[in-house]
Amino acid sequence: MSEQERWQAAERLALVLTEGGLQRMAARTLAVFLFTNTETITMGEIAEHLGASVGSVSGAIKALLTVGLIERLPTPGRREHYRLRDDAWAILFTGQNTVVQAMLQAAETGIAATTPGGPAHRRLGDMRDFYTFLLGELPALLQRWHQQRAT
Amino acid sequence: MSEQERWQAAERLALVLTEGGLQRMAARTLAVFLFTNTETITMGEIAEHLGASVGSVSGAIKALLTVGLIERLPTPGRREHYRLRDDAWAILFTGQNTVVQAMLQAAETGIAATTPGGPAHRRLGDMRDFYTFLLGELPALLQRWHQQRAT
DNA sequence: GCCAAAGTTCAGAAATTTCTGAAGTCTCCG
DNA sequence: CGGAGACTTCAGAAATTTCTGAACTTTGGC
Repeated sequence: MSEQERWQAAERLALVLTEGGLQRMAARTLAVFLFTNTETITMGEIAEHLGASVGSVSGAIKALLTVGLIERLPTPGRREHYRLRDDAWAILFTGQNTVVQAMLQAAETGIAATTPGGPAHRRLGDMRDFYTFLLGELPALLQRWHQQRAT
Repeated sequence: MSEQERWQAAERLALVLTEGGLQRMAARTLAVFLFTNTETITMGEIAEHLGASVGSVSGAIKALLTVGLIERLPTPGRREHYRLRDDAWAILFTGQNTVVQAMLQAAETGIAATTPGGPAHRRLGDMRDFYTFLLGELPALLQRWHQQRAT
């Protein structure tokens, strides 16, 4: 349980997050939020920790704020403090919703641009059916999560 | 419903797929599979259609085969024929499973590398809980899809 | 108000990903 | 077998993404 091990684990997590679609710096920053043993953290601390420029960390923080994974705290002292939001993981997953919607939209555009009865039309119909189903299920799934969590 | 419109819609879909994590060429290739008005298609046709080299199409096909989105058909004539798999969308979604597993694994590694009672340990515990929940729900969700589809 | 610390932005450098073209391999037909 | 067409692979070019460093802006204390 050495320091070294801990930050190795953090970097490994960052890698997984990157594959999951986050930008590299945002992923590494998020990992710092997870693994740092204080309640809140400042930008300078993150930059020092990652050995990165404050510029890139600023960008990463902005991205994470936009997605809603972290929040800026009512600033106590001089510098801004940030922390991971409680429901960060649910939020990250919810982001999938917009991807699903985009897929559904794309399928419908395709259906409209395709002659009925042809193979393309049928395939796009299948696609629409699946994403319509998914779009219906995801909210219920998150609701089940919140329910379970409340206990 | 002109040809032009149709392929515009295809390229737009490719863009969405790219944002969803597919490589650019694989995404464009998949779009061709969706929008082409024949049951099967050959590599040369795809390359010509996309105005891309057969080399890149070969790579894209390989990737799509690996993920399981398309299949090589028992070759009728000389060239290989491919087609989109019936359950392509479910397969694409199932791929999320491995991402979820990787996240869960990363969380558990982090928990092991972190001192119990500290904020980091707690945060990683939350993360593990969420992804454990998700990993439990996804199979059931897909099962519901297959059930609904059977009707 | 003025200063200093903290944060933001952005142009260009660096790193990474992606694509092509050409050489190599495989397969099937004659 | 030999040849031709189809496919694969891979080194290097092209395009894109990502990061840095420095100039600029904002904020809060004095």
